Amino acid sequence: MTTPDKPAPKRAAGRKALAPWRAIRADILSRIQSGDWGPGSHLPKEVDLAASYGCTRSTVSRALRDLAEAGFLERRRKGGTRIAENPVRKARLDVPLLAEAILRAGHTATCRTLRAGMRPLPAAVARRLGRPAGLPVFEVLTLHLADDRPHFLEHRYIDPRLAPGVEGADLTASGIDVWLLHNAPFSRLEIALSAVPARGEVAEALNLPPQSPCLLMERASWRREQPLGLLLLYHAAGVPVLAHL
Amino acid sequence: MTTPDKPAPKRAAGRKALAPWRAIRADILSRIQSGDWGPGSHLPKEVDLAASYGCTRSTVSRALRDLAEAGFLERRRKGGTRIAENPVRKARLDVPLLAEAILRAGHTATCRTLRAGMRPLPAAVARRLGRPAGLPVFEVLTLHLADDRPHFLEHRYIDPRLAPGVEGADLTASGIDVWLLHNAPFSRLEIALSAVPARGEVAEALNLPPQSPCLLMERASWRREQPLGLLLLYHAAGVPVLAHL
DNA sequence: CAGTGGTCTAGACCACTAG
DNA sequence: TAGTGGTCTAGACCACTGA
Repeated sequence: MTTPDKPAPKRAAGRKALAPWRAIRADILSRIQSGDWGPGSHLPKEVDLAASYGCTRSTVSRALRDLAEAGFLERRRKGGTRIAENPVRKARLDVPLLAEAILRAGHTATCRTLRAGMRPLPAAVARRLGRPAGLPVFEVLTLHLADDRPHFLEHRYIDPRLAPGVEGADLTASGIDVWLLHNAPFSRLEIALSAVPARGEVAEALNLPPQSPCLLMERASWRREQPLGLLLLYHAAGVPVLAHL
Repeated sequence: MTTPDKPAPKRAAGRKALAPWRAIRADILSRIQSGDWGPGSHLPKEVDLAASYGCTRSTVSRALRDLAEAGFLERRRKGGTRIAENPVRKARLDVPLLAEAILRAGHTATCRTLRAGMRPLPAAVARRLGRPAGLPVFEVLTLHLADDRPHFLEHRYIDPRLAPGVEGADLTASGIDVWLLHNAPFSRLEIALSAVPARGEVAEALNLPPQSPCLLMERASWRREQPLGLLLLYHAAGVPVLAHL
């Protein structure tokens, strides 16, 4: 882009020859952040931007789409492109396998199944999943250890009809999450984070004084439009969950 | 796609006429989730997929790129495309303006500035930001209320050199976050979530019993590659942060 | 070094929606 | 209803990387 007719040395010399659409994205982003374009203001339409950058509309479109997905821009068919008023910025939250999260932190990951078996779905969980209470579900309580010290506690309720065979899953080699990944992958995931006091078996398993703060991550998952199960994941206080923009 | 030579009625009749690349994405995803393609296995190369779907490589590419960004696939130039072994699924975490988060929940949003002024950067914050302790920074402590009840406590440290004019910002009309959005937008954001006990002024401001669990969201932001500031956001226990896949 | 994905072009049709 | 973005095609060159 920006080159007239010669073969173009693919980008003078400078850095690492950013791909054109990335360069355009960076340019527009810098204009937004420098204040050239304030929140709510309109950008030129794609065709005009393409002309000014000396490339095709597709290339500009790629850059704008990316910025829109990141939450910086809002686009509408006839309304054009504008700087987002309320930047509901979209941060990315990594959701790794449980053992992997520990390994990444540089620890040895092991886990111990504390309890596993069928039981009627508790009312509180039923409400969260939109399932009738009392439904027979498979429950697993697993303690994950980092370097042999309690790291987090995994408490799952799984609908066996959507995960045929869970009851016989081998939980000695790896966590139930690995089994689920291979045998009953979810298609939708909803995550809620909150802080709760450690109580009863949670406090005991994590070796925390009762009432001490615990980070609770609730993950409700769906499979084929149906509620597959609920995961309650308790982190000892202070273990952070990371996201980035 | 999948149409031979006739003009094509743009997609039989069924639903809402999904765009071709979306249809392809859905098809591949369903094949992954039905177990046709297990974790680690290879997908056909783009050209072959394009042929089998009866469309161009670009269209297939669009679908595969999207799945790769979502964490379902891993792609390499000569290595081809394969089902992700460890699906570090990427969930989206909404990061709205503070007042907006309250409004969305259907409450009236107001805020009260408890403290604002210059002070030396505390050591703990300095470490988190990679800045020398003692650096003069602007500190703001704001209580956000939902229907006049304490909802969350916002504690900010801002480097005034990267946000010229903060010291004189009008904090009566709207929160400091709105001011920052217009005057010193960040370019990078790192979020960490943890559970902490409510202590001192945090407990007092949120009207919580001391030591009760609090959800702490730390947001470190950068501007032009430099640390702009740190936000410590305390939610009363139980207020959830939502993400989705 | 050869194969695969990454990206760009030039052009086209279409869907949504603001005015 | 007209203007804008959303998407597709057909083809091309190039960058990265596995064998």
